[in-house]
Amino acid sequence: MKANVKDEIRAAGKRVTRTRQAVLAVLESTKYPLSPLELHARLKKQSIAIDPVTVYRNLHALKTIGLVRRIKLHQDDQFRYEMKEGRAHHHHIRCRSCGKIEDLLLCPLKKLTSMIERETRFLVGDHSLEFSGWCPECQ
Amino acid sequence: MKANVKDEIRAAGKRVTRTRQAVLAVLESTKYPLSPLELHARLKKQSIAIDPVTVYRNLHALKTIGLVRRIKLHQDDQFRYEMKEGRAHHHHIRCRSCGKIEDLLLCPLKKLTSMIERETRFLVGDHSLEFSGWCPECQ
DNA sequence: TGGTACCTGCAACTTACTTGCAATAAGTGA
DNA sequence: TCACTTATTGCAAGTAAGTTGCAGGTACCA
Repeated sequence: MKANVKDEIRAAGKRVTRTRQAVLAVLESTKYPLSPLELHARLKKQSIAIDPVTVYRNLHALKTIGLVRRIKLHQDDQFRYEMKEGRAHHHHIRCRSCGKIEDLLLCPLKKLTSMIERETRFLVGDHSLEFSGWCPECQ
Repeated sequence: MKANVKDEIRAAGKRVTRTRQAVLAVLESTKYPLSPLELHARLKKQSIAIDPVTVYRNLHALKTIGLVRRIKLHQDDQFRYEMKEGRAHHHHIRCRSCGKIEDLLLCPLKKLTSMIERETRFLVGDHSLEFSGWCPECQ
């Protein structure tokens, strides 16, 4: 884990505990967003015994600090978390068959915001965009 | 309720019950997607006593028939249902403050599918797009 | 108008997540 | 390095949304 991550945690008045580091290590080594329970399962597989509740609480804390991002995918009944650091605004595509999730690097929507604000008179804060389909293995 | 809706229900081997008609009536009179419990609350307000479980089961049945569409909005922890009939492919915008949901009539994404299929080698089946922000009243 | 099979309501269950509380341990200050 | 404050942890219990089992009720076709 990078030193500046530890500093960010401490700067937020939080502590760099062993369990917190384990949670972060899993997130850092995973390229797609994990649900709290998936993350817990990975820790278990590595024989790291952490209570699921602690995983929930750590993800919440890391989100509050701003180190991780919480997302909810379409037709998915759980929240997912991914590292925020170094990752620009992006979207996801999910396989309907095996559940595999990949990042999409494009975002065609930035210029759309003003059009939508005109149409709806809402003030647009954010958007979520997600594709689903079948990954190469499941086709 | 339109006659062809009743026919569609019967054609699917389902029955046109009083509770099912009440559920459909609420959906037909609402311009934005309702969660099962919101729908149940509306029935209650009209002094129509239907068990929440029955609302869930009816929405499920109507979705199976293809009369309603089930969606899950970003950062929303419940499913929502809307009438499918006569409604083209569309997206939503939701107010972060009061929860108000409106339809968006545009969809800029159709031409994007082939680009994404090239990028990811997924076969794209569908997409979900949603904006959030603040509605005119909450700004 | 009767019988089949769908539908309903109640209770209990599941899943994802949250909260309360006592015990533990990280980090500061001496 | 040690003590002390307080964030953090694990366990148990609680919530909220949604599902399932089952006995009794009812739509609807013959």
